[in-house]
Amino acid sequence: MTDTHSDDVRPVQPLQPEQLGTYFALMEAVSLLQHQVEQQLRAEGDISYVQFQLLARLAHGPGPLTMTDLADGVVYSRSGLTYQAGLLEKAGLITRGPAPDDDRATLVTLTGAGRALVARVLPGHVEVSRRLLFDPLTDDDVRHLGDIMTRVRDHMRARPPRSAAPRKRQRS
Amino acid sequence: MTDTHSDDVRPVQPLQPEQLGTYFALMEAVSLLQHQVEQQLRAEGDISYVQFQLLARLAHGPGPLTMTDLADGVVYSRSGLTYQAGLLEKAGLITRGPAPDDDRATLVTLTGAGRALVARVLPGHVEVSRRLLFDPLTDDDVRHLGDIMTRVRDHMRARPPRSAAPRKRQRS
DNA sequence: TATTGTTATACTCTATAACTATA
DNA sequence: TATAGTTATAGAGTATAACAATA
Repeated sequence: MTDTHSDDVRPVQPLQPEQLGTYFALMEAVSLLQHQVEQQLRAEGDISYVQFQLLARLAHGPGPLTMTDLADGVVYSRSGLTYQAGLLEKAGLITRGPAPDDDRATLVTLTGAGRALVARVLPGHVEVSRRLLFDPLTDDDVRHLGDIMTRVRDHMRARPPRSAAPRKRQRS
Repeated sequence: MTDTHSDDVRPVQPLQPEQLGTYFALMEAVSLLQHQVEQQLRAEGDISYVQFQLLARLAHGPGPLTMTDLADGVVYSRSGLTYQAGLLEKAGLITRGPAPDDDRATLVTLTGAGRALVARVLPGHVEVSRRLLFDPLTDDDVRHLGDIMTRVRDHMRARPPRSAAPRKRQRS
């Protein structure tokens, strides 16, 4: 009954207790952090964390994004993004327009108000994360944590093909 | 001894770019992980992650918990917990009964079915976290991550008085 | 045929406030 | 008065499927 997986170099090791503890600590800490962050964003900008992510992604990048590119990793269904984009557009934070090179696509552009909102909310956002996340950490901790989570994120993003893509039955 | 740094003696430092990158990498990685984990729990046990947390907390501990203790850090409003407990009880996974030492409290007990469900779902859960979170990490990474997140979690849990306690601010 | 995006709809979940009962 | 829990209800958010238009 030894289920030795051959697709992995490691020995069987179903996950050491230490790993399970690490996993739960990670999930709980981030859950608490998320909750506080949501409070701050709602209080100071009247937006959700998802909406902040979408705006921040637009503010950080060089220009407009298509709906699909914008959704990537933030919203996990097409309709979910359309819903959020509708709210943001109604609030005057983004605009949606046609894409020159692909008539199917919609280009999402950050408005001045949208950019201003990000700028207005970011300091408090940063302050919350500093107080709750970084305060108990040394500089070395932060470096290591950044390195670890970047690797994990890239690892996860590499696995599924596309976030908003529906599961399609296609024989390769 | 939770704070390695002195209280607020730091210079202003609005948060270095490296910290901001670390923060976003953390949030995005955990968001992706959460989504995959929810899929697994829904598929194999037809429960949400919140419900899994409540069951796991009961399964891990030595006995029944009061509603408030059960909610701590998982659900952030009393009614939210009552709602989830109602679902779990209706599904036969927990029972609710009176508490001997405090007639206001409700003791939540895991049923056999509840314990069995946790046992049935845990392997797949562990497998997902192993594949998505631990695969790209070395043993040293895991150790450091566990240490970091434990410290962060304890730091955050120390701040608010009680999770399910409503914010009572007496305004005249 | 596949992909991009929207709409309609049903559903889950959360939070606020009012309420009861006990400490 | 404060705390533990429930209820009612409203609102936000998500996912599925059907749809139209374009590649």
